[in-house]
Amino acid sequence: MAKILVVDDEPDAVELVEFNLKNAGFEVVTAADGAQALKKARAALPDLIVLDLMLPEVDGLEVCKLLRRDAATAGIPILMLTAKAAEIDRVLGLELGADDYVTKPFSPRELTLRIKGLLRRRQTAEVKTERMQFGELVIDVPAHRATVHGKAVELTATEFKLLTILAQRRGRVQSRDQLLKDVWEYDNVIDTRTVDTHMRRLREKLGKAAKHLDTVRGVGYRFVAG
Amino acid sequence: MAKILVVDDEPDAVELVEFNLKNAGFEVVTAADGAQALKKARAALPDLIVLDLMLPEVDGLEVCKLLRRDAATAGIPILMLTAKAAEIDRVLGLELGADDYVTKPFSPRELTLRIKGLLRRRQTAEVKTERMQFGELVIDVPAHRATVHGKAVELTATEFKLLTILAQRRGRVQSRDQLLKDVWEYDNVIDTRTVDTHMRRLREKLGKAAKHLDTVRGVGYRFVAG
DNA sequence: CGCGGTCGTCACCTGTTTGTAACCCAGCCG
DNA sequence: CGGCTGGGTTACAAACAGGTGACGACCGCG
Repeated sequence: MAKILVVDDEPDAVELVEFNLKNAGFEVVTAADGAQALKKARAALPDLIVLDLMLPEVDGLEVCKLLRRDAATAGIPILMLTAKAAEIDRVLGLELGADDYVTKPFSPRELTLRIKGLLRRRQTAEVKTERMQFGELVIDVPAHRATVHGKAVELTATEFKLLTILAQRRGRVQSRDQLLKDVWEYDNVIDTRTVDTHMRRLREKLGKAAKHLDTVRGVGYRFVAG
Repeated sequence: MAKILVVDDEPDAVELVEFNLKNAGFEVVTAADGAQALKKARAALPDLIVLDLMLPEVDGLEVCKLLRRDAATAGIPILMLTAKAAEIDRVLGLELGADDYVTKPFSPRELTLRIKGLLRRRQTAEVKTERMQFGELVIDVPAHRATVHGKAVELTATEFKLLTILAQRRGRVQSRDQLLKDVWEYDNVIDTRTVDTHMRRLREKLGKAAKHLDTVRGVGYRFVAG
């Protein structure tokens, strides 16, 4: 199930949200201030972040901006919590890259629904693609074939799976652990350079199209569409 | 190109969808309410219907049901538009026969992708499979006969079935498990080299025409038309 | 019962794939 | 500037997957 980072400075609020989300089957990570939020977001790479607008020291808007600026977290959807009903804050939040917002006080049910909606939007957007095209690079999943400029690229089964998963989650960084879990179906992983080696082989075979494969230092890899 | 019927009571929404679909190369017919939708669906026999869930008088679900009941329109794929994410469950749960859904607000790109996906699925599903020709190779299913350059190739029942299924799903890789299920009608399979052996025999008998049979290492086999 | 044909399974072999280790370089820190 | 961390690069042995040849079981038939 999805992992969600909840950021709020009031312990009561955190507890309420956490309780409800866990009840709804989500895995929950929490943070009490901006600095912690950034750190945990980077470390845990959650599927979604619930972010209170009013935070001590670094406020929610700032956190939002920073999350968006960091390559590792730029793609994670953010749901803003705000106590003020003022339109301005909402607009600002959305402009800064928040994907949705809920005003306090909120019903737990509504929050859960919003979160599910955000996750579903993302999921259906990524999973339903059988054939993906990014400029010169085409990935045809059912045919199990990748082409660059119309010319077939001979990929091994593992390379193809790695490329497909990265492309399906384009824009979001995938940690090595995540990739080992999803591509290799390893459960408990220690440390390995396996992913790196395969990325290299993939890049080699893709040639110029390897520009879609970004390394995010200290975190993992990311597929960029542009 | 495909003809699409767009049903929505809001002129703005219709216009937006119409514009984008025409841009994508589709022919577009529109209807503003349920009664009109039924009439136009019967008259124009579109390849796909985009149907808003919220319609005045007869609502989308009702239209959906009626379209399914009428033999003339029963087979047309329907893509539901819904404003509320919460209603998705209702649409799918009631099994009214909608084939896919998109929640408002949607990105035009997403809608177009979904439509293309539905049309492709349908197309591959209803490919005429009675007689197939790929260059020198002809597969005549009712006659249970395959010829290369007009000369009959003596295939056994299993070989013929294997060839037919691969050819019907040309372009898509079929795993060994899949083939065992569909050709051999095995339910639970452990490990077997049966498929490999039969592929070998098939290739032997087909001679030069065996070039259509691709091995995808680590995955399965694929029939290529070209 | 013997025969020819079909079919599933094995064992063997070969080229490919893959995980890992070792080494090296680049960016980041003080 | 110099050490350190993390990833790129190279190399290699082991594992693997699929092609191939062979064999025995089975079945229908004369």
